[in-house]
Amino acid sequence: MSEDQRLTKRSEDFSAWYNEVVLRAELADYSPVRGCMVIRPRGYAIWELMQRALDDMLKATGHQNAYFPMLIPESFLAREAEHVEGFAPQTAVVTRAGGKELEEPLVLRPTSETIIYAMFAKWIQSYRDLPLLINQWANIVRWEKRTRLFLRTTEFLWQEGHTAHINEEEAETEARSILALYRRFMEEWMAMPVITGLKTESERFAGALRTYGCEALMQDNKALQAGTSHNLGQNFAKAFDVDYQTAAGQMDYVWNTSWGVSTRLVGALIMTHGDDKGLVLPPRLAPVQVMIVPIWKTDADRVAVLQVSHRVSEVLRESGLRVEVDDRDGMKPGAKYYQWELRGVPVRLEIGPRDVAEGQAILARRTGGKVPVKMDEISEFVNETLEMLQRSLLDSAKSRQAQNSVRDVTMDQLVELMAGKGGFAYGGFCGNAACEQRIKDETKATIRVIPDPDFQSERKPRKCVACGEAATTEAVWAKAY
RNA sequence: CGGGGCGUAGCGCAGCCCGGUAGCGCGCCUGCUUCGGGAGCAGGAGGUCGCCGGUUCGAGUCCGGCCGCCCCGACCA
Repeated sequence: MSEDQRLTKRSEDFSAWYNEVVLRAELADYSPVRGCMVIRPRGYAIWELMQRALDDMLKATGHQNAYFPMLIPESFLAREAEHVEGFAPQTAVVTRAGGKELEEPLVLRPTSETIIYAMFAKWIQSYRDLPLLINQWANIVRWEKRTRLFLRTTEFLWQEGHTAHINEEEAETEARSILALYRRFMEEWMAMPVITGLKTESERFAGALRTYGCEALMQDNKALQAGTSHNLGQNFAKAFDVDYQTAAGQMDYVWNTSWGVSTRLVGALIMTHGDDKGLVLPPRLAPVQVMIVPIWKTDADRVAVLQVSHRVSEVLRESGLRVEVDDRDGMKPGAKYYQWELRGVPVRLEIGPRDVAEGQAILARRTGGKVPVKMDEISEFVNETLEMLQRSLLDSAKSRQAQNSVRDVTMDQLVELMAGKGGFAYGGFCGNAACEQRIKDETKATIRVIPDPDFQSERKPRKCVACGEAATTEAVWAKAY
């Protein structure tokens, strides 16, 4: 019976494990429409916590929220040549509405650059209107061929920031500082280390001058692009006539950036911290941080234990924590333990008659270990434990990433690595697209980023992994989601 | 879009080869006993066997077609 209830082990079949965690922890479910997903309350609560944290960070850096419509005239996409080429195959188009054919088809936004810059063109007249820093929380539709819960679905939720600046330097600073902001969010909130850097030409966003990315290494040693930030240059400004009068009285086009993270981050969280018992949530993003499980035999025990449990819950809530009491009848404590472990709750407090008598509770950490805690120290102790868990999740994810990163690889090593265990492979790159393609063909690995200084190897690789000519830069390869 | 797998109760599956009253485990409902790591007993509810057609006295089972989902590859946040 308990055999049935066990998850597939990560080592047996990582994909099966991932799907089981998502479904059984009730984060999401499949929808009647192929490729779409329903985000269930337990999953949506995680996204809401992510949203709140990111929204605060973006507002603190001067960005304002707005909302632009989901339906975009098809002709808008076409105005920026590279952009339309990149997105046309993925768009869903409304051709019929109100009982008749539309004069112009409407695209369900695959991203909002076109509609937003069309509006920017109306709103920006003078250099005094710049910079314009806009963010929106929205849904997006991209007709993906192969979908996976949270990681790639036909419709998903995200935030997309769109900014307009007076010159290239300002736009570049914006794109880079958002990348840094994402990194900070991923490390401090998700406890997920990433490497940041520049995307190569082949992975650049359609219509951008430069694309930057945050890449995280999942437990199956595949990389997941967790966030992107683009310096769009003046491409969209020119396509949509976003011009303004400079201080000197000349007309000039603005410089734009756009950047986003999506509900994919929920998938990243699962694949970064989850274990064979299920979901493991970092405390700062756990919808329930502490689950109190009362234990009783007799009715008298039951009354006393529940009373203490609710009082502890109140005390912890007053200290700012998200706490619940699992007072369900007819389910044994052990069964509750397994269930909340599957659902990723960081800390569990077990309170039984013996604990009530001794003025204590048993604290169980999701990552392992039980310890008795005196009632009069419980608030402080639980808070400290949660902070410790948050730190230790980041630490162990960091060391896993470090252990699965190889520096200064040769072509042979790269081939062997990607055929075997995978991971991040750092090596020299000549900058030639042909070399990038050849490596992709031979290893199925792609360049995830040209790493930022924080992530570069101490000894710079001298030669290109593929051709052996002088390297112009270091690159990080991995098989990617 | 190619390769593989699977569609039978909410979930996981058996039954199909060899046609003859649709089953098992978990879950669910009721009651009693339980409760410190996935409870026990008793009773009960729940199915157009993915869809359409064919063969047959009779199809979950045989034949033909279609659809859907999952996994692996080519394309992507």
